[in-house]
Amino acid sequence: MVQYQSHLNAPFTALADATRRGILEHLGRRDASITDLAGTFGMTLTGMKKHIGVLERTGLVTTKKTGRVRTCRLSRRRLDDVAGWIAGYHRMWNARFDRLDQLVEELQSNERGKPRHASE
Amino acid sequence: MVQYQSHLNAPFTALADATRRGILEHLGRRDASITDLAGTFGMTLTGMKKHIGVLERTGLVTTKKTGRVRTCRLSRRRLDDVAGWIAGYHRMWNARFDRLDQLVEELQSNERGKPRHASE
DNA sequence: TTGATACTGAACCATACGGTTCAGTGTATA
DNA sequence: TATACACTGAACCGTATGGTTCAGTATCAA
Repeated sequence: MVQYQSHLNAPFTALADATRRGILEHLGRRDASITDLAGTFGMTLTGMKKHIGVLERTGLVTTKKTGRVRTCRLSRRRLDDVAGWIAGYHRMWNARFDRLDQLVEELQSNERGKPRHASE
Repeated sequence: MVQYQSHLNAPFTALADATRRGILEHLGRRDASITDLAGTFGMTLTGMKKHIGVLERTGLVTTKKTGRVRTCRLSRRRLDDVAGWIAGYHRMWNARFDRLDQLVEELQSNERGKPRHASE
């Protein structure tokens, strides 16, 4: 039985929501308060606070409260591990299908050079 | 109010589960039946069937039933859109922090050339 | 000091997720 | 023909998610 690493669950889960991806893109342009973001994405403060909580726990966003305003900004944490998984998968995928294509080609060229049987 | 694209939700959600990432890596090595996979990942046939369902609906896996055995294999669908989002985010992230670093540097060099005030 | 603003936390809600059991159906094999 | 095998679907279960409302607390501004 195989046990797989789960440290990628949180970042993938954080990115699985369109609103959260939107928040990250928005914060890439400028810092914003919870109220700003809630307005921009058309939801309650409490709802937005939860999204920010997810992004903060995943390390993708940091926040700082000054007075009554909590300012959210993009964190310096990169998505390198996520990008790394995708890249590794891509490599494996290419190797896999290269091998399959090669196999098909070999079978076809064998087929061409072979006399036909009635049973085939 | 901003509406964001949700076509990336499904692939990110599919990848958010460690078992499903494991299945993809496993299928990268060889095709497998539901029974094989259920054994490998220590869960019931029904549980595994559900994971395969998610991966199949997302287009990451295809299956074919011959006799009583359903064989699962990696699909030719690539994760280009997911990789694309990550790459775009990465670019934006770099631009963002390059600008911030530059700003900090400017402020520091201004500070060095300026006489001190008691209030600072 | 009063009122508006910005957030926070608890509680709730509907739905989805990851898993199970159980009762089938269809297929292979002795 | 009987039995085992591989899967399938429905139903269930506990927990998480994405959102809400409501009732605070703290801070700013007149």
